[in-house]
Amino acid sequence: MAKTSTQSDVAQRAGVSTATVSRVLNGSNLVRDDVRKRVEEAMAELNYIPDESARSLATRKSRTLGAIIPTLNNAIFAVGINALEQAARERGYTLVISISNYDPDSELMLVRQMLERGVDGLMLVGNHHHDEVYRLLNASAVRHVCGWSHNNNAPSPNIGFDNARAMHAVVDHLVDLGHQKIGVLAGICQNNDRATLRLDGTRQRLEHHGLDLPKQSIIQIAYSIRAARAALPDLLKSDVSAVICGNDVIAYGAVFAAQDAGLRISENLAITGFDNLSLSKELRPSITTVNVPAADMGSTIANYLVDAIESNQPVASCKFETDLLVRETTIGSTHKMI
Amino acid sequence: MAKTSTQSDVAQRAGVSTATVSRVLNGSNLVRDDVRKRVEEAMAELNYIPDESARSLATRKSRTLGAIIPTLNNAIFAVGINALEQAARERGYTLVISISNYDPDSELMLVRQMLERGVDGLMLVGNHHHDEVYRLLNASAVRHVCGWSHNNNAPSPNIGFDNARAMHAVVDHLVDLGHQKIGVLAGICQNNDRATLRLDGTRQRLEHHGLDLPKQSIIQIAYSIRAARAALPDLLKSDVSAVICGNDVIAYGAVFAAQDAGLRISENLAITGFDNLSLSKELRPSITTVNVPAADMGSTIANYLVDAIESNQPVASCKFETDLLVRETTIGSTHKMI
DNA sequence: AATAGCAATGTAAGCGCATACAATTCTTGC
DNA sequence: GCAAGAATTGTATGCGCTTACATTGCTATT
Repeated sequence: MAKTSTQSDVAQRAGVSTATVSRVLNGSNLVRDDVRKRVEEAMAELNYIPDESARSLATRKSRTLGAIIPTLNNAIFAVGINALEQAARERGYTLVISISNYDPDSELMLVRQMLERGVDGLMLVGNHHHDEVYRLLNASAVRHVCGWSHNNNAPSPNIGFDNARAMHAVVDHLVDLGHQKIGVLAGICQNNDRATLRLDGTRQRLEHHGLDLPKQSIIQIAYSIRAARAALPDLLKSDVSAVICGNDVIAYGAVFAAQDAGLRISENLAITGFDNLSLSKELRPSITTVNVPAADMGSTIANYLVDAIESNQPVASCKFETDLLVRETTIGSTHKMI
Repeated sequence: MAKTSTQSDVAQRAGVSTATVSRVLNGSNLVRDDVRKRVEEAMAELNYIPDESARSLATRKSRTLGAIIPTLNNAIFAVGINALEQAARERGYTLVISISNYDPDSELMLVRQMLERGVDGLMLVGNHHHDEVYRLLNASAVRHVCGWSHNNNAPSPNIGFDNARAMHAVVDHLVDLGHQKIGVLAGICQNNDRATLRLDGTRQRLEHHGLDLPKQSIIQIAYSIRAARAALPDLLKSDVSAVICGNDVIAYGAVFAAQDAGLRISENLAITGFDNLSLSKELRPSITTVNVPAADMGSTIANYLVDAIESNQPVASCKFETDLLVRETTIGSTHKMI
C-alpha cells in the first residue's frame, strides 16, 4: 500500500482540524464554504487519498459487496456480474468476486473470507449450499441473497427465476409439436440446484402430459459444446425425436452433432436450449431457448442488497419471469440444413 | 458489517493477551502448542472472525488486487479474470473488479477508487489510458501492470501479447492463399489500443506484401455478431475476397452474413477471427483465428503482481505468443455450406 | 545451585479515520 | 450593544488489529 498523505497533513495545510477535513470528505453540510474550499485545495495539492480501511474500521461499514459464483467462463454469469458491478458502483459500493468452481467446500471457505473481508452484502448463486454457509451467514448479520434461483421456501432471500417452472413452457411446446419421445442433455446436477431443478421440471411436466422420462434418455454433461457434441449420439440410441438441453452451449453442441449425423434439425430432431445467449438467435438453425434476464437480475441483486444494507432489513426477494423463444431448432425453417 | 467477537474477547476467553491471539492468527511459531490450542478453541467457540480492515490498517497492506476491465460481456476478459481470481486467491489475495465500459474517464475514476480502497496491486487492460492514470499510479507506489498488450516501450509493465504482430500471421496466410483484395471488420479503435494495433498490424503487413488497404475496405464496429452481420454487405461492395475480423464474435457475424448472401465461405470469401473462442473450432465452417492464451495471461498477471508486491519491486513484464489456427473459413472444407 | 540465555507471553502504542461532545464564532432580535 | 441561540470548528476517544519492546518463565551449563 502506498505511503500517502493523511487527513492530518491536509488539516495542517489547510489550517483546520482533522474533524473538519473529515466533514469535507463526507460532504457534511456544516462546513463553511470558504473553509471547504481551502480544505479541498489542500487535498488536491497533497494528492490526498483517503484510506478506506481506516474508514471502514471507524464506521463499521466497508461499502463492499461480495459475489461468489461458480465460474466466469459462462456467459450468463459474466453478464450478470457485469451488471451487478455497474449497479453496485452507481450506489457507491465496490464489488469483490470469488470463483467457487461449483464446489460447496470451496464456497464455504470463500464465504468465510468474504466475512473476514467485511463485505456489507453477499451474493451466492443458487440454493444449494453447505450447512455451515447458512449458519455463518445467519450468525453474521451480513446481508445476503441467493441469485439465479427463485423458490418460495428457500432458506435465504432469492433473486432469480423458477428453474423448474421455466421448463414447463419448453415441454409444452415440444408436446404441442407432437413429440412423444424426448431426451435430455442436462447440466451436471450434483451440487447444482439450477441444473437439478431444470431436470425435475422437465420430468414433472412430461409426466403431466402422460409421458415418461426413462433413465437412458437423460445424460448429464458439463456445459460445453464439446461434451454435448460427444454425448448426443448416445442419446439418439434411445430414439428420441427431441432433445432438451440444459443450456444454450449444450444446445449448440447438440446441433453440431445432429448435423454431423446428417439429421435434419427440427424435422428429424428438435433441440432446445436455455439462457438465450446472443449467438442463439444468429446461428442457423437459430436455437429455440428460454430467455433469462441475466443483466436485470444482476443489477437487481446489487440494488436490493444495498437497499437492505442501508435500511437494515433483510434482502427482499424478487422473482423474474422467463420466456420461451421459439426458433428454428423446433419449428423448422426455410433454411436448408445438412 | 456484522457485530462479531473481537480479538480481545478471544484473548479473555483463552486467558491470554491479544498479542498472543494475534500471533496464533498469523501463524507465528513462538506460541507454545498448548496455548495455541487453547486460543484456537476460544476462537471456534466464539465464532471469531478477524477484521480485515483493522488488519489492513495496522499492517498497511490489504492483500487485495484490483482489476479494471472494459467489460465482462466479452468471453476473453471473462476467462482471463476467472484465471486471475483463482491465481490471486491461491496466493492469499482477494480480487476487486470494476468495469470501465471502454471509457478512459470512467477508468480514471475507477483507478482513484482502487487506490482509496487500498489495493496492493492493480491491473489495467491495454496501454491506452488517461494521463492522470499514469500520474496517480506512479505517485502511489501501488504495483500495477497493463495486460492484454505487450509493447517494449509501453510506459507500464506489460503482460500480454503483441496485437500488431499477431496479425502478421493472418495476413501472411491470406496472401499465401492468393488473396489480393482484403477487407477488415475491425473493433472500434477509439480508446482501444488492442483494436488499433490489430488494424495497424494488418495494414503494415499488407504493405509489406505490396498490398493496399483502402479506407473503404475498413469498417469499425462493436464486438457483436449483429453489428458484424449488418456491416459485411458494405464491405463486400469493395469486392474483397477475404475479411479479417477484429475478433471471433465479429467473425461469426461475418460468416452468417456471408451465408445469408449465398457466398461459399473460403471459396468466395475467406474470413478470419481473433481470440479462438471455444465455439470457433466447433462451428461449421470452423473459424480460422488467432489463439490467445487468456487464462495463462490472467494467472500470470496475478502471480507477477503478487511477486512484485512481496518483493517490493516493479512488476516484471511478460510477452505471450499468439498463434494462427488455420481452419475452414480460409482453407475450405469437405463440409457443404449454403 | 546460581545464572546466562533463550523461549514464550504481555504491555502499550499507534495505523487513519469518524464522531460525540466541548468550545468557539457568528447571527439575530431587541 | 448585548444575550440567546444557531452555526461552525476543535478536542479527544476508540474502531480491532499488529508489533516493538518489556517482562516473565524456563532450560541448560557451570
